[in-house]
Amino acid sequence: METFQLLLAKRLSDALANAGLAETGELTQATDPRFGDYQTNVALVLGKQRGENPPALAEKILSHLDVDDVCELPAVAGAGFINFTLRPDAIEKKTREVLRDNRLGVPETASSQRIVIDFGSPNVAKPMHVGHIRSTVLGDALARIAQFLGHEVIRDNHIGDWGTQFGMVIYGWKNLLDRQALQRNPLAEIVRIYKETNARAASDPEVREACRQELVKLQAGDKENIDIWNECVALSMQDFEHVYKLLGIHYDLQCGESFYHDRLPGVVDCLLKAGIAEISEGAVVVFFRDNPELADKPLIIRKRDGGFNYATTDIATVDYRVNELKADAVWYVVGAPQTLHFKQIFDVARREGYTADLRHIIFGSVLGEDRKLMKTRSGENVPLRELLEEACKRARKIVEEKNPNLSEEEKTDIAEKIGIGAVKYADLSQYRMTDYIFSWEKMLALHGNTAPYLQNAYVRIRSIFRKAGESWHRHPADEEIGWKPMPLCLAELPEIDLAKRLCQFAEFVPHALNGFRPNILTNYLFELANSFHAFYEACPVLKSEEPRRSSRLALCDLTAQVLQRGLGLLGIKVPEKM
RNA sequence: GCGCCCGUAGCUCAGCCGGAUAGAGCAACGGAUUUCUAAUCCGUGGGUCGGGUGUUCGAGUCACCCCGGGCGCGCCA
Repeated sequence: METFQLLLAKRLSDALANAGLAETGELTQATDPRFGDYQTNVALVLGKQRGENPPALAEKILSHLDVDDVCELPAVAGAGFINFTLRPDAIEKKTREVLRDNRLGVPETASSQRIVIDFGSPNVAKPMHVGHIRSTVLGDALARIAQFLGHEVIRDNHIGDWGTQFGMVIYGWKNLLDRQALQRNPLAEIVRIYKETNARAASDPEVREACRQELVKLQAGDKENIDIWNECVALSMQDFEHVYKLLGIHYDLQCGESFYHDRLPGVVDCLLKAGIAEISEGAVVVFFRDNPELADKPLIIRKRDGGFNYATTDIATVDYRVNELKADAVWYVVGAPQTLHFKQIFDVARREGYTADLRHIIFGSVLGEDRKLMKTRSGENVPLRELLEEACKRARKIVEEKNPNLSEEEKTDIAEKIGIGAVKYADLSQYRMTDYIFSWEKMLALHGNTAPYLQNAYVRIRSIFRKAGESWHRHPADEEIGWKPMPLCLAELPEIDLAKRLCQFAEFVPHALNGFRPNILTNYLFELANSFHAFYEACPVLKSEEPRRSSRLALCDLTAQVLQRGLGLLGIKVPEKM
C-alpha cells in the first residue's frame, strides 16, 4: 500500500519530468495545518538552481501536476511552496484500505537486512540498575520496529561476564561469603563481598595481589574458580531474567564476554599479522595515524602483562557477528560515554575489510530530579527491579482510586501494564541523545504525552465495543468469513482529522527507524490520541444514526488497532480497562 | 590540552535532509459533565531558540568563535 506522501511524491516527480525540470527538493508533511497536509519546496530549490522566480516555477509545475483524485486544487503560497490538501473522499478511501490491511498500511522494506542489535548488556555480579534501562528499552523498541518493517533481527545480550572484577568476587567468595545470606538474597550477598573486597584491596596490597592471582587462576581454567564463576553467572542471570520478564523482553542470543574469551589471542595475532596492530611499550596497540580524529588516541588490545581488555573482546565480537552470524548491520545501543571506543572499534573493523553497517546508537544518561546521575539516597545505583516494582505499585494505587470495582487480578494486570508502560514510554518519548530526568509524577500523569494517556484512549474505545456488544467484533480473519468493512462516511472535521492521522501511521514507522528515534513514533501516537479524544468528545458513536454509527465504529476500531500496534512496537502493552 | 554531547516558555521537552508567523505537556488562569471511562475536552496568557559573526531567497537547524553544563581521551569495562 502506498502512503499519501509517496503517492504525491510520485505525481510530483512525473510533473517535473513533463515540465522538463530536474527532480529535486522534497515533499513532506505540512509544517502547519494552515498549509494543508503536504508541502513541497521544489520550486524554491529549482528557482535557486536556475536563477528563476520560484512562484512562477511553482505555477509551471502545477500546470503539469495531476493530483485531482487525492487533493483539492494545490496552491502556491509563501515564497514558492506548493501546498496540498487531501480530499475527504481520498482520505475515506485510504482509510478503508488501511482498515482492511493487517499491517495497517505499513509497507515492508524493499531491502531487508540481517541486523544484530546489541542492547542491555548488564554486568554479572551486580544487579541491573537504572543505568541499564535506556539501552534495554530503546534496543528492544528498535528491534521490534525493525522486525515489523521486515528486517531479520538478532537480539544479542552482550553480558559483562568476564571482567577483572571477578578476581575480587572470587577472593570475596572464598574469604567473606555468608552462605545463609547468599540463599536469602544471592545478588545482594555477591555485591556485599565484592564491595568489601574492593575496600580491603584499596588499602591492602596483599589483598590486591591475591585478587589478581584469583583472576589469573580463573583465566587459566582453574576448576574451583570456574565453578564459583559459573555460580555467580547463574545467580545473576536469575535476577536479569526476572527483570526481563517484567519488561517483556527476550533475547535471541546471550553471547557475553566470556563467549569470546578463547578467540582473543587469535584476534590479536591476526591484527598483528595484518599490520593493523603493532607492539608499543610492551603492549599490543592499534594506531589510527590516517584518521585525524583518532590520531592521538591509540587502542590497546593486549596489555603489557599479556591480558586482554574489552577492546579485544569487542573486536572479536565484530568478527563473530559479521563472519558467523552473517550480519549486514550491527547496532550497538550503548551510552554516549563510549563514543570514542566505538569509533576505534569500527575503524579497526574497516581496516579488517568489513563492510557491514556498524552503528553506535548513542543515548544520554538517566538523571535524578537533582539533575545528577540517578542514585538512591545513600548514593547507590537504583536497582532496576525495585524501580519497576515501584512503578507497578504506584500505578496500582491510581487504578484503585479511579476504578475500585475491578477484581484483584484485573488490578494487578492493569497496574503492571500501566506501570511498566509508563517507565518505557517516558524514556522512549524523549529524543534519545538528551539526558533524561526521571520523574514518577511525570511518567504516570494521565494528561500529556504519557503512556497512561495513550492507554486511556485505547481503553475508551474498548469500552465502546463492550457496550456495542458482539454485533461489532473484528478479528483479523473476519474478512475470510465474509466480514465486510462498513463504508466510511466522514463528514465532521474531527472524523476527517482522525482518519487522516490513521492513514499516516505508515509514514511515521519507517521514519522512526531511520533516525533510530522511537520518539518520532511516540509523538505520532500522542497526536493520534489527541485526535481521537477530540473526535470522542465531538462525535457520539453508539448513539448516532446509521450509517454514521458503523462508520464511527470503524474509525474507533482502527484507532484501537493503531494504538495497540504502535505501542506494541515500543514494547508497551494496552489494558482493556483501567 | 584534544575531542564528543547538550543549552528552545517558570518547569520537562518536541522541532526530520535548512523552509512559511518556533510547537506540546506540566504549572497558572477561564470554561465544558443528566452523554460511549472527566483517567477527558475547549480556550487564554507566557519566547533575545545561551551570546556573537558568517553562509543564502530563507538559520532553532549549517560553519567559525565565545560563554555555561555534562562526558571521554595508553594498559578498568
